[in-house]
Amino acid sequence: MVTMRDVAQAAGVSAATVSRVLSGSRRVNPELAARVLAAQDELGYRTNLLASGLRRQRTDTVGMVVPQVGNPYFSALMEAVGRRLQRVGITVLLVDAENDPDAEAEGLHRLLDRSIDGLLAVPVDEHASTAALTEAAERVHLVQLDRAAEGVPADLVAVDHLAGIRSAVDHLVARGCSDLAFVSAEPRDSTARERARAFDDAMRATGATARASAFGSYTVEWGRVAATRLVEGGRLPQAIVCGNDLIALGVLAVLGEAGVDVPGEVAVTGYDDIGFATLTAPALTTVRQPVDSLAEAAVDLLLGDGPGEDGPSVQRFVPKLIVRASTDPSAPVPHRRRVQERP
Amino acid sequence: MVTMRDVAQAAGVSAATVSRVLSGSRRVNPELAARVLAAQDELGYRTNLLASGLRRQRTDTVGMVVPQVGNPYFSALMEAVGRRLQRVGITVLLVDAENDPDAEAEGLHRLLDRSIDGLLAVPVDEHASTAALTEAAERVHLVQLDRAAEGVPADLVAVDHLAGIRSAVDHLVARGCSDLAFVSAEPRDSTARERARAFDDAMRATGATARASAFGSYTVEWGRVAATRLVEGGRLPQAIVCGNDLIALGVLAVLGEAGVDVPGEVAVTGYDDIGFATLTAPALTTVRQPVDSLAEAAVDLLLGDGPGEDGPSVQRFVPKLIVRASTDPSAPVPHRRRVQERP
DNA sequence: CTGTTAGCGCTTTCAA
DNA sequence: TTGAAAGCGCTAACAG
Repeated sequence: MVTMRDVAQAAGVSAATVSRVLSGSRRVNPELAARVLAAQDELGYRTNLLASGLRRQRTDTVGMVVPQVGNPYFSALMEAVGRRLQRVGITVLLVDAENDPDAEAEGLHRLLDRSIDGLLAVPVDEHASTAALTEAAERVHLVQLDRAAEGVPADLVAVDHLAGIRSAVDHLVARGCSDLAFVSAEPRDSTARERARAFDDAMRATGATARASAFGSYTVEWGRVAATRLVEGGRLPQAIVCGNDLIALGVLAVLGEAGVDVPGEVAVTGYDDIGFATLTAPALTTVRQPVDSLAEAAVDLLLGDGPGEDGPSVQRFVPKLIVRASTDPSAPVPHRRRVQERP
Repeated sequence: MVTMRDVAQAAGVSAATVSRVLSGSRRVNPELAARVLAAQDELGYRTNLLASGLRRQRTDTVGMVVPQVGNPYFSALMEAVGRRLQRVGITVLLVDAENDPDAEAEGLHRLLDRSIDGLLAVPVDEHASTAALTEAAERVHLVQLDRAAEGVPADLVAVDHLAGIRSAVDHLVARGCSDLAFVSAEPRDSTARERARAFDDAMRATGATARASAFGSYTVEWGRVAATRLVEGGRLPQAIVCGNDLIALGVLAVLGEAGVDVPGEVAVTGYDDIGFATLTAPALTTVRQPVDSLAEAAVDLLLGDGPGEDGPSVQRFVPKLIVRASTDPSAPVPHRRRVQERP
């Protein structure tokens, strides 16, 4: 391994000078600097970030924990966050919680033990994630993203799901649907709880009738199961409001296989607007989450000073309903040559 | 920050003893050990992995670089690798190359500078990735996964695309298709090149006729564009062989919008078998890549000794054709309650 | 079995 | 402006 001392020796200067040249922390005689850079190039020297981090007590590294890497919504979030942080020279250490609070807790420890400068977390569970995140918040600047865990003293950047679900329901009601079913994930995380609550509120506000809500997980498979039950149950609702797009994809697949006309017999809405939402037949009407805005706000908070005297802040972004054919036969067909949208 | 010395002091022992107890590296008087553990618990001490890594010259951390986090095939690979490494107590640092060799090179440096113990790479470009990966191979144990870059002295774990494409073509020909079109990515990475080559070979071997192959990128959007051209070109081929599933999804969407009957008028095959392949209408016939086997083999190599005297090894897995409705109207409809397959 | 000591590679005082 | 020296927190070698 080539060390800074090697470079110093080759350049005929002290290690301190090499450090100064490479970090730009102080003015150095241009001639010496040139020798240092030449020596570095010659030897192929690279700074050892372990040693540098240990000494500086900063690593220019932040951690990010997401519930599931394979969920396209989270990968979009990861991409958006990664791009933003790369720009300011910060590396992201990614941890997949595998939808399991224990794996999440272990992942958090792995990150913290590596002396990260900050942490972005999308908590798996509103309650089960609290302990590990609270501990994390004590050790490092933490920002919660997309979801919150109960009682964690950290800023939150999230989406206004009340508005999101409401926009979907309003749209459906305006199109004449009055008999709705809600299919979503068990309200173990804050988004699932808020969306469920929002659906109930919207029912009351619009006077529409709701079937008993069906709660499972944010997966295609659950969408399939729930839709199968509805199909086999006989009388279909006029619309199925899904808690996320994966569920909606499963629902659409089953309805398609069963020969149910969408949106003629049943309208379907999703939530997230993942890339695949334009690919179903019919294309999926969905609530688009502002991934870039979320990532930007979260990163800004993370690079900022942290919660002030008046406690953690909460930032909510209002999502936008994207109307497609699954609720509206007259919705524009995705233009064939248009670049695929990726919110 | 609470350090090992604090724990030592609280337990009335030396730092060395604390280190021994926590790492289990040597026998320690049980009574002292108990005091150490109590003190650790009391103070909430956690080992500083920066310091530990610096001293031990090992970090129990490996890096992984993938072309694009958002591509479901790669996220499946990431998940499989992550699960395997977690089991042996190794943390994965993930870097997204954003399909850009420059970003990839920078990401590689970020990883190497963090003293990773090993590196798993899926090279973005067969040639443009060579320099950075060769340099990486000199600094750390490198294993190439899924794709190879030309001339990099590192083991490779990949898929036998000759067999994969051949199985798709044979299936189509057996079903009576003799006029085929190949739609894939520009052969800038090894998989794209090998699949293109395999398609040509298969044409010769089976005597089927091929349209001029259309090369773009491994994206839904390129699938849309290419399919639009075919549709507008007039006489459609009897089958479209796609270089990956994303392309196939785009192709299916356009054919669907154009009212073309699949597989009646045109059969379509994909490659990868991502989760969404079961969700299209019709469901997609595709070549399933053995993600778990790839991950297992790559991790085993990474944890092993590296290339021996006789140069880098190459391990090829034979993928399996999964026949669904996009090539065969009599193919079994995905069972409604079956757990979603994720290769 | 335990403690003392040295040093991983770097940055940052402090003196010159 | 530059260099010498100390030390970030940990572990391995060496004594005892």
